[in-house]
Formats: sequence, structure tokens, C-alpha cells
Amino acid sequence: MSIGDKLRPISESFTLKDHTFTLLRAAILDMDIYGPEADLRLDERKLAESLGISRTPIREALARLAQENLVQIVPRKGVFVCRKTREEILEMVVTWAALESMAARLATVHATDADLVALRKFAMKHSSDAVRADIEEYSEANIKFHQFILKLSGCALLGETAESLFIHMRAIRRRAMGESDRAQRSVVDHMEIIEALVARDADLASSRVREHTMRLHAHVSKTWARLEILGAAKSATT
Amino acid sequence: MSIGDKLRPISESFTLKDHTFTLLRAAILDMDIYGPEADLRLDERKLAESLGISRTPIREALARLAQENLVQIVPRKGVFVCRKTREEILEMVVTWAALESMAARLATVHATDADLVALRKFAMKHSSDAVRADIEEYSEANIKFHQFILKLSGCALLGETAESLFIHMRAIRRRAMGESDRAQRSVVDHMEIIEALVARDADLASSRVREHTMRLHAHVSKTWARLEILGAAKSATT
DNA sequence: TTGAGGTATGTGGTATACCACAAGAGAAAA
DNA sequence: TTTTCTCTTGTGGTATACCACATACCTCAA
Repeated sequence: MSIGDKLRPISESFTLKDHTFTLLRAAILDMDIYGPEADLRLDERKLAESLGISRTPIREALARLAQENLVQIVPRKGVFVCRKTREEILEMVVTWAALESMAARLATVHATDADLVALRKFAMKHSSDAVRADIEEYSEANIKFHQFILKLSGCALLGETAESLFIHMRAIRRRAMGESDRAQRSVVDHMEIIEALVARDADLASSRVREHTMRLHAHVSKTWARLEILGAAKSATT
Repeated sequence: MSIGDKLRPISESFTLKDHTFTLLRAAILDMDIYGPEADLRLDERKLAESLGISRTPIREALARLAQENLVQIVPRKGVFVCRKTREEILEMVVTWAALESMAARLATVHATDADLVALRKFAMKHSSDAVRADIEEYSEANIKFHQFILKLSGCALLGETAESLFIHMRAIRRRAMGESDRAQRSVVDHMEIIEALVARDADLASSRVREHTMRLHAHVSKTWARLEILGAAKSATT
């Protein structure tokens, strides 16, 4: 065996720009940007120093993040992580509902029986998390369930578009989601969605997904104000 | 009146980067990227020279365009305008259908009677274009009609997301759309959609929009192959 | 004390120089 | 003639230097 067989190509076309983009994106999503203490400012030079690279690849990564609406670049002022307003969150949920209900419709045509068995199995496995009020765990499984449906649609773009919404939602989720009664209801909803898919009833599957997601919409709509007041109160005491 | 009243703020926070982004984007969309002769290569240095600026703002603009999937940056190779495959186009149409059918649903709730009167008026005005087989004109009005519905949803994100799809579709439209019989059918569809909106029937409006858009899907699905063969034949003769 | 104006500093914006890699042209060897 | 190798050239990638502007602080006069 020659040495060549042992050598895999170096991650071809690796660029600092792309790597930085991925890194910053993950870092931003990991931030608690809705905390009143959150430092939303990003300093190009500090980032450059931390990563041990020059500003150039960082600036290109930031340009891409800005295009994704994750940060806002204000000339001569600074780069800031974008907070989402309640209205923007609500619109994201609506758009998500639009995408996923179409995905469910398509899934009734494209998904194989085996796919649906797998989906049911997955949902069953995690339903106990909801009962145990293991919110963090269930919340993750919940997202996976929805991604599963998007995948079963056979339309990758639906999933990708929804993914760019999920990304923003994850930060919210930590603050807004996860109350035990909602989780219980969610489990029931999921089962009903699966039933509709198995029955290959496009209209039913589509509307059940939509209504399920719109319940989240109603929930956020009700509770967001409370969360904001909470945030304001917290920052007032510091 | 003081001098201050006469002075408007200078185009605040103008940057070459943003301007270049807008310029390049418009230029790319204006290209006939599906022509067999199309030059898909973008040269940073040539662009810089043409615009009389340095490569830096151009590179940041390109980074944003890449994020929008309008161009692909291949390290050490070049920057290339992205052609869309048939499958990608079809997925865009599906996603568009998802967004607009949700928009129609919301419009049955949010649109005022005056809005719907305006929509009908608009559709009526341009229906004659279809009859006259004035395809170019009608095609533009057609897009406006759909944007109108997205706007009536009251959810800006639905419109924005759809817009990023429309952008890619415009280039396609020049090659794939516009046959008189389709235009005729389109006019009828539009009127039926308006009826459903006026009746405030969410399910009906939603499904009519979806089916209307999916007819485009079927049409592209059928005719795209012909267009590709056409393109290949053309390039073979040159 | 207070306000206006100047100044120091820090930010992102831009230009430029140089690098590594890819690709093709050309020369040299088979 | 064919093949291989080298070298030239051109690409995007990166680092760096410098710029204009925004801001906060400081000074000094009223």
C-alpha cells in the first residue's frame, strides 16, 4: 500500500472566510441575544485577534451574515447582532407554517410507507420526554420531527428555507418555548399529523400541520409581551 | 427659513460595498445566463477596473451574492454566475406555491374590501394584455398580481421570501413562460382567486392559488427539457 | 458651572501588496 | 510525434496600511 492511499485530500478549497462564517454564525446562535446584558457588538479587530487572522476574511464572513439578517452592519458605527422583534418572530412562524404545510401535502405523495413508520417510531420514542417534562430534550426532538416532515416532502428547498427560519427560532425557543402543557398537546398533534400522512390525505395533513404551527404562533403572540417585560425588569435591577 | 431646512441629509451611510452589491445583482439578473454563449465568469479585477474601485468592496458584494446563491465562488478558480437546474427551478415553484397559498389564506382575513376591489381592478386592466398576446406586458402584470396577494397577507416575510425566489424566476421567465393559451388560462385562474378572496373563503383561496402555481410547475416540468435541448442545439452550431 | 469647540481615539471602509494554487503554454526529452 | 516537465500567467485568498467618519472626552471661555 502506497502512502497516497493513506492520505485523504486536505479539506479542499478550505478558506478562512467560510470557516469564519461558520464559526461566527454558531457563536451568534449560541449567544443569549435576548438577555438584557447581552453584548450585541461585534468588533472586527477583536475578532481578528481572537481568531489569529486578519480582518479581511472576517469582514467577508460578516457581509454574508448580514445578508442572512443575523447581523446588521452600520457604517462607521459597528456591527451588531440583530434582535428580532415580536412581529418578526410571528412572521417567521407564519412562513414556517406555510412551508411545512406544503411539505406535509407533498409528503402524502412522496413518502414511502417505511418513511412514515420511521417517523412514527421517532415521534413515539420522544413522546415520553414530553410526559417527563424533559423540555430541553423534547424541544430538540420536536424540531427534528418537523425537519423530518420537511425532508419527506422530497423538496429540498422547502427544508432549506425553513432551516433559515429555524436558526432564528432556536434563540427564541430558549426563552419562549417549553411549557409542559404545550408539550402534551404537541405530542397529540404530532400523532394526528402522522395519521393524516399515513392516510395519504393531503388536505388533512396539510391543515393539521398548519394548525399545529399556528398554535405556536398564538402562544408566542400571547407570551412574548411577558418575556419582554421580564427582560426589562431584569435589566432595571442591574 | 433657516439654511438647515433646505439641506437634506447626505445619502446616509452610503458604501461602495452596498452599491456594488446592488449593481452586480441587477447586472446578473439582466444577463441571459441560460444562453449557451453566456459568459458566466466574473473577474474581480476586471470588475474593479470597470467600476473604478478596488477589489475589496467587490469581494464583499460577491460574498453577499454567494450567500443569495446568485453566484458561486470557487477558491483559486473563479467566481461564476449560478445556473439553475430544472429541479431547482421546480423546487422554487413549489416553495413559491407554499408561500403564496398561505398569503391568500391570510388575505381572506387581513385584506380590506377596498384592497380586493383594487386587486380586481388591476387584474381586469391587464387581462386584455393576455388576449392581445402581449406576453411581455402580461408577464410583468402577472408577477405584480402575485406580489399583490403576498402583500395583502399582511405578512412581510412571506413577500420577502417569495421575492428572493422571483428574482431567480425572472431569468427563466424569458425562456420558459409566455404562451398565449397559458395566459388565457391564467386570467381565468386569477379571477377565480379573487372570487375566493372576496368570499373570504380561506381554504378555497388557498387551494386555488396553490393549484394555479402548480400548473406553472407542471408547465415548466414539461417544457424545460425542450428548452435545454434547444440550448444545446444552439451551442452545437456555434 | 456650563456650554461650545477642539482633539484624541476607535470604528468600519477602502486600497494595495503579496501569497498559494491552478492552468495553460512552451520547451525538452522520449 | 508524443509526452512530460517547467515556467509563466492569472485567479481568488489574505494581510496590511491608511482613510473618513463617529464618538467621547477634554479644554477653555462665558
